[in-house]
Amino acid sequence: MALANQATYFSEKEQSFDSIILYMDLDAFFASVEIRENPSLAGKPLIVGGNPKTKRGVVSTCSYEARKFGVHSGMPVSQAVKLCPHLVMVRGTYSLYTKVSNNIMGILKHYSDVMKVAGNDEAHLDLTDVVSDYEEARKLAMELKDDVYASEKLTCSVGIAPNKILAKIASETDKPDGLVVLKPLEISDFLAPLDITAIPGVGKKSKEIFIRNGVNTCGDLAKLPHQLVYQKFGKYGLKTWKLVNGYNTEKTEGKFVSRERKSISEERTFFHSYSNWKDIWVSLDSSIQTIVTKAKEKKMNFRTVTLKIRFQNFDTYTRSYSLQCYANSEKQVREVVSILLEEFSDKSPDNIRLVGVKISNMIKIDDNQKTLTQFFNKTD
DNA sequence: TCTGGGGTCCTAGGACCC
DNA sequence: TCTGGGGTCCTAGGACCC
Repeated sequence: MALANQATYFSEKEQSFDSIILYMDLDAFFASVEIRENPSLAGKPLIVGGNPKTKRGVVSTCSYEARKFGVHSGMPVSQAVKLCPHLVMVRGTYSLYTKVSNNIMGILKHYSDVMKVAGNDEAHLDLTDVVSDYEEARKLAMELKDDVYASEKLTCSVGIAPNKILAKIASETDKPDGLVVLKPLEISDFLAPLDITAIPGVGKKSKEIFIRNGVNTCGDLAKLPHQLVYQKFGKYGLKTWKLVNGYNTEKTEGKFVSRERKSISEERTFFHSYSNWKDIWVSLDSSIQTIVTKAKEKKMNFRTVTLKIRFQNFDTYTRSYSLQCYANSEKQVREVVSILLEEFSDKSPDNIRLVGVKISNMIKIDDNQKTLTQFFNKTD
């Protein structure tokens, strides 16, 4: 199909933008809370996460001063220390972060009933029914930022755009303490100069593939014919292509749909070698108990059990098994894990670095179903 | 550089069915 | 003797996000 036809290739609906979405992201959240609690940390390169004594683990969050040295979240602590020798490390006060996050989300709720919290430092608000235009949205965002700061002495970055993904991208372009408004007609021009990794979902691997094909910026991708994009980069590539060309790639359902949880898991890395399978099982049993308890709390049953095992050389395996009927007991999980673990029984337990268990293929037990189960149990 | 933990989504191959 | 095609489910691995 010729380039000229591309505009008509996708449905009208896909091109239409009829929402105003605000995205808020707390700046370097964990690190900022630590600095607030201990002002002597201000201005220093700070990381939260990892073990300060052993220098093991990874960076959870880092201050902007640390980012100047190339430190970023997910980076091994040992590497961060090499990049920035005078780095200050704190382990993190997670209960405090949760409390602060809850307070802030409570504030945000006043700005729109339609809200979606994504993690403890970010949220989307649907302002479509709250404001009449983007200028009004900007004013509201300024109030919101002031409110957050007045209440918690923390800054945030805000993006306003016609959908969630664009609002997020917009907010990322002005950090910290930024506010960016992106209107529908400005989208392609706004995205064009941005690095392709500005698109959420384009990470290290995808970037390599894009670069190999001459795509460095969003604008480079936008210029390619869409058939070529699909051929080279697949389904997700095409979706990204639509995004950078100003199409609305999000379903306009009006409200944010909250999705059911798909899986519950727990995994543990051993920071010292275990010498026998019994100790491995202590860890597995504890994980099984945790995840089954969570499933029960959420009133969900599950069919698939997955064992994850990682060796010292970082070779990682997953083995899963789907039960014929939905299950909900620790005993059932333990039996499956036991069978799945047999495959590794010839390995030395010293060599195991991590074990984990996941339950998935989940279903909500509604009240109706529950009474049915009770009925059958009684007649048994 | 020596790599945490909890998630989601995608891909690809194989089994099985009609 | 050389073997369709579509659909669905299961499993393993991997990219990515916060």
